[in-house]
Amino acid sequence: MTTFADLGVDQDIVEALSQRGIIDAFPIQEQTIPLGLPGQDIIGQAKTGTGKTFGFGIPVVQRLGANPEPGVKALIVVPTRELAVQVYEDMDMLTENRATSVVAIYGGKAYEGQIEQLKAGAQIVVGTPGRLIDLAGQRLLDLSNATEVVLDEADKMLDLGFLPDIEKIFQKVPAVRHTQLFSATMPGQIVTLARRFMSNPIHIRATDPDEGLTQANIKHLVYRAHSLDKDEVIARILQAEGREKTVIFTRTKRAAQKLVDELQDRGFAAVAVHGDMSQESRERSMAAFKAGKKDVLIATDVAARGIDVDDVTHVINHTIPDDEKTYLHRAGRTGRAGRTGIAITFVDWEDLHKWALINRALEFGQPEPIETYSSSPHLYADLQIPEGTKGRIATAPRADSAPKVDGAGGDRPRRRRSRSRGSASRPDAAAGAAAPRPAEGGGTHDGGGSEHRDGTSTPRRRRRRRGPRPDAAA
DNA sequence: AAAAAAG
Repeated sequence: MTTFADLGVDQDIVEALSQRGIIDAFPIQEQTIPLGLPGQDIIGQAKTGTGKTFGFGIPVVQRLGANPEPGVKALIVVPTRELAVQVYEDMDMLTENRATSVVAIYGGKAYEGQIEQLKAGAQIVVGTPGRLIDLAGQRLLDLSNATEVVLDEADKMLDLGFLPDIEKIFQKVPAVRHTQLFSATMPGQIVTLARRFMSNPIHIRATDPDEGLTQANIKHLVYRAHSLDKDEVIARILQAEGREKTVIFTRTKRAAQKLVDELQDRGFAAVAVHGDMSQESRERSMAAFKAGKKDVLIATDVAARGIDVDDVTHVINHTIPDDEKTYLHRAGRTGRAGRTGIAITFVDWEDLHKWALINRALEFGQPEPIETYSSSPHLYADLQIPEGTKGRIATAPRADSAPKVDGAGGDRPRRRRSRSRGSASRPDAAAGAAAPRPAEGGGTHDGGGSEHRDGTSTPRRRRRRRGPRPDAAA
């Protein structure tokens, strides 16, 4: 096991990390840090939740020196505001024992604080394209000395929607610079395009080529949603034992809002994040979810990438994502840092072709792992039992550590104060739903242990969880 | 087509 100290990381950074129990480097970090430190341009690719942020962040901090002059020397560009906040926090942590300061520059927020921090001499900027260009245009942000440049979620940043902004930004930074691009997904044509902004980049893939594209510790379940009351089924899944936090993705902002209202009415501690909300509300939702004050987050694809929340045990695709990349990123909100997780996808009738495409791209194996459900509540209750393979399980080809969520139960009432908003609210609906409880549970949390050699997952075989948290860097 | 990203 390689430690950060072994990789040549400065002592003060090692201390900031170790204070949080972070000692050993993940594979992507092990591979990119020794290259990034001397200034090698890198395209870094590693699966979701395997530590890419430190992979580029540590070299950025260290290369600025322990006592950098005031003024922007490093720029990290990300696709969403929430990710800007998160990466800002990571960078802030890495620099806590040195004079370097970090600022987050993104929209939906007052200019003043951001401008102040820039004027105070912040050296590292983490931001989203719009506000960065805005401030740069006003000469309030000087990028002419930003010799460290990172595109996080790089394939997204180089995608059509963002590319013009990214080109503008690259025009503002020095031609001679250190450039790092990171993402879990890096289509070949994006890699080709990326080379335009880099010099002799090395493409690092911290992935075993025949390991499959999906994370081995995420289990994938797919259900045909045709004639299914999705809200009802989701409500039941949310009562599964062993569930900690859940992220539910919808295709549209409106659908997200509708679902969060519905789930709140049913008594769940749910919050939403989508682009129709004020930035303040978005951040409030994220903070409550991260802190565990709320355990259900309903989101559009704004939260599909990068967002790192501990203890997300379930991801639910209320509507199927558009493509396999989005599928991978959404599912990757669970199963982070070696933990296990479950990704459940509902496929609407009109989206069957999308599923077929995703299924093929991700090499899930079973061609059409979809089964129709009747409206029997009992079947709904079984839905969250992975080993039941009720709805066929699509597993990555070599995924041999099929995780399981324990407990089949569907009857655990929410112990939430149901805030009756509006007289029509049904505060007890969740508890009332009390599905017949198919089996014992015995669930503690933290999906750990019990590896499971497979392809289809054995029905039967109810195991209790326990066992050590899978070694993070495994 | 939707979502994101400036206001």
